[in-house]
Amino acid sequence: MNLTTAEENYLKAIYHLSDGGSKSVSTNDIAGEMKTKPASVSDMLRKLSDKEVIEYRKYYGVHITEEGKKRALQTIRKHRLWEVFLVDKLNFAWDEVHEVAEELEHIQSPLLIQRLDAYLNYPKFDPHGDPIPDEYGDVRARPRVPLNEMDLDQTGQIVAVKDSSAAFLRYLDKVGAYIGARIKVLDRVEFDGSLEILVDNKKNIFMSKDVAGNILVIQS
Amino acid sequence: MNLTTAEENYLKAIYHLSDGGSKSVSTNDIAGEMKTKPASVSDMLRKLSDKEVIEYRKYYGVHITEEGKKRALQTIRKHRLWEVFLVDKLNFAWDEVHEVAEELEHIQSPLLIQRLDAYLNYPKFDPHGDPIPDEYGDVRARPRVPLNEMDLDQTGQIVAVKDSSAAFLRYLDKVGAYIGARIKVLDRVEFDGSLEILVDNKKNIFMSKDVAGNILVIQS
DNA sequence: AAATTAAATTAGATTTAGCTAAAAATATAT
DNA sequence: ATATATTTTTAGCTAAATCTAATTTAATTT
Repeated sequence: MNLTTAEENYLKAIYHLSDGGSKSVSTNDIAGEMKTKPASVSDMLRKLSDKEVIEYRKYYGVHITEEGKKRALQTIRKHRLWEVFLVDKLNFAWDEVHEVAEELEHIQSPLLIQRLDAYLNYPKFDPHGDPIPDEYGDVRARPRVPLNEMDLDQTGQIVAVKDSSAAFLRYLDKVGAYIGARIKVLDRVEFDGSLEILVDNKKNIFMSKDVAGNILVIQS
Repeated sequence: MNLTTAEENYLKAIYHLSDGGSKSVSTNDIAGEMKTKPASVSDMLRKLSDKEVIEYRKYYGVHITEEGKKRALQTIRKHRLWEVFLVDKLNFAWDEVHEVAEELEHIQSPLLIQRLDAYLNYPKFDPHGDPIPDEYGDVRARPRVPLNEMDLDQTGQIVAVKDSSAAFLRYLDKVGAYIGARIKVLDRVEFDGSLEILVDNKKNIFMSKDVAGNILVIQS
């Protein structure tokens, strides 16, 4: 059974909102994510349910099925491979690629994706640091390293913190080192191990080795 | 005014059927080309006429407007650039690319096409030897050279013959050197200037310098 | 437990792109 | 010039994907 472009987009949204299929997702949340109205979502859920990519109990939200997960991961794979292409080959900035990849991901040609993958040298992560599922939908989660263990000039993305006390989070927020921020290690002071970090390609911040040790990063 | 994917495809068909806008085109011919029914074509012609990309007098066929020509050429440009990408970068065979390019040509991103063009080194012809219009829709027709003037290992496509006598055409037909055939110069005998030619990547043929001089080729 | 609020669904329209069948206009042939 | 054939258009229907407005179901509050 084939999915239309709209169905593919809904399925991807459901996959993301459900954290890869673990949670159940509400109609309203999907409407928010898809920038559409709940009424439209209800219609679409019936269709997706007919095609057996979700399990749908009216008024009780949806669960993605194994088949649905596989389909969603294929779409995500295509999206992320195209993002790598746009950044690595066509010199797009990493924050310019999403919209175009959103269109490219719906091109139907398994051969194209296979060849593109090879051409890009089988990348495992997209320009945002998100993992690229393989042909079979397997995803290898990227190892997380404490920020203070990164090499000089290494780039990465903040994905989590070890110490989640309010004080620490408040500090991070203040300096702009939010979860999801793109960072680069600009300098390391040998004396105390403190770091100079570039955040989102625009803001330089300094932090102690201690602080950096509590920030988890995926490298890219 | 933006065109939908379907409208873009109809406009391209009209452009081709009208020989680049010089002839008027009938509803039936469009239906044939688009593999759809004349009734559907009538509907679409009304839409294209509303958007002022064609001039439409009921029962008397259509003419493409200047604006329509520009739009069609942009779509053709995108199609052919993607074909070059697929062949040059992803190692598709030149006869495998059409369907995929048919989808890729509808991706909406001027920046993407600009970057792709640069990445491919501003190609002037697609893998079938057809010219790629520039950003402004200008097309430079490819120069035709007699086959005997081609260099060793050069590839190209047969586009015309100088001598169109029945005997000559019968000979060409017999050896498989039809108009449109892809050829490659494999060897040249210094003694008499005769050539060994690979046709459509599968058949080796030999021909005298005289014969080759009567075959016009575009190089690729 | 009843009333209120929030969330989700249904009913009924709209738009796009297709279809079939019938009607109308144009072209051709006797 | 009338009849026939061909081409084209219109009318009316379907399916996908949206919308608004109304209704129904579930959750929350008092």
